[in-house]
Amino acid sequence: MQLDKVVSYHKALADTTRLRMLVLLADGERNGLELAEKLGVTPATVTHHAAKLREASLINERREKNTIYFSLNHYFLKNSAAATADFIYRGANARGELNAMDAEQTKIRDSVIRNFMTKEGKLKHIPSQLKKKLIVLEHIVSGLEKGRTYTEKEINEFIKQYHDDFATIRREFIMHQFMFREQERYELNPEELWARWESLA
Amino acid sequence: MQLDKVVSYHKALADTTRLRMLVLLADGERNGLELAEKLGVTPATVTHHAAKLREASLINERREKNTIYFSLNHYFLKNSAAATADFIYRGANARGELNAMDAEQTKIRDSVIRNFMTKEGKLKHIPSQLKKKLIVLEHIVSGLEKGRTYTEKEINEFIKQYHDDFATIRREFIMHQFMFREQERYELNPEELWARWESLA
DNA sequence: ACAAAGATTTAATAACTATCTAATTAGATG
DNA sequence: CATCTAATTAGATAGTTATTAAATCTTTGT
Repeated sequence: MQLDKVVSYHKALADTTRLRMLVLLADGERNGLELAEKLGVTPATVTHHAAKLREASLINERREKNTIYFSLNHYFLKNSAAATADFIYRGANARGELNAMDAEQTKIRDSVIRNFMTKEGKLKHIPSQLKKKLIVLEHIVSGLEKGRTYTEKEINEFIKQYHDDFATIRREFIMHQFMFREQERYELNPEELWARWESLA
Repeated sequence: MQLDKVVSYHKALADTTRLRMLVLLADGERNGLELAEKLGVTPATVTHHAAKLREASLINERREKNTIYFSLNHYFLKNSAAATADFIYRGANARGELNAMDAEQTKIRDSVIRNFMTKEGKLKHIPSQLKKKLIVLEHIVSGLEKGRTYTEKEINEFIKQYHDDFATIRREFIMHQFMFREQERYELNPEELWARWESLA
């Protein structure tokens, strides 16, 4: 994780209105007008804050007709915090150690792929350990085109190349921020948003 | 933890210069001029940032002659993060659940004291589990007077009422923010700074 | 296809914050 | 006490951010 990411994560949480917003969302999804009313601010203010929270990947959005529903991104909420301490303490180490870590991660990654994928490139089964699951999901999702939108049917077909349980995997793609859905179409998220095992303890 | 605390914690970390400052301190303690030089800012700027970090209890300060040495407060750095998630998720719950938790905590606290203290009020031994250690330390430190300063000798004598290893316990008092040392004298910190097991996972 | 209603976004402004220079305080030392 | 060193305060400025009023975009009824 680089400096800017850490800063924008903390900036996102460094505001009373935004924190109250997250508390409200902990109850379940809400749209902009509802939030504005409960928070005692104008809808425009909610848009502004939503943008900040989105940049830090702390919320998800779902469009239905002309209203946008916000919800918590539990994954980032839990994991970004630990990343800060990592950043501060690891920052003190020499470059060499970081590179050694990168090498180590590549090794782990390769071994996970080798273990969970057949020679023909099929997924044997979905790993249950989060770390391994993320590696496999990233591997699969890399087969999709950046910037292009897909119908649900297309996505299902694509996933079936790897595994029959396309519903589960499609859901995991969304949950871990590899893709997002908008107006019934699916699209890859920018890579910086992808949930990566490197950021886990 | 209340809203303001959470906000000021994140505000403290929501700035590039302050984060770089913490990274430098991860290497060991530094005074203001050193920090200014390494960061490429004026001493005045360092003072400004130190104030923000101090408010969030992320650093400690020690005066020697006329120079002030800053160091990391490892405890808060590690534990404040988890508190944020707690705040967001717990905030959504009803009051009742919080009170139930308070009751539960009191029960645990009493049982720990009963287990580690003799009938005569001596400490059998220092708990190794952080949670339990904090409970015991808070129990002991409560015997000191707020606002009064103590010499090291006085502190040692006081601790010996409970346990022979006064050196270790004195160090723990500082480490967990129950007390601070200034010009060879010891004094209680305000209670809000005390490291408390309730804030642990 | 058009107007009204509903929901969100843009543009302007007011409040805040990081940074610097200059002046001041506090402690140590000859 | 004069001087040196380190840190803080005050005042000024530039850049950033929270908030709102007005404009834009979406859906729906006619």
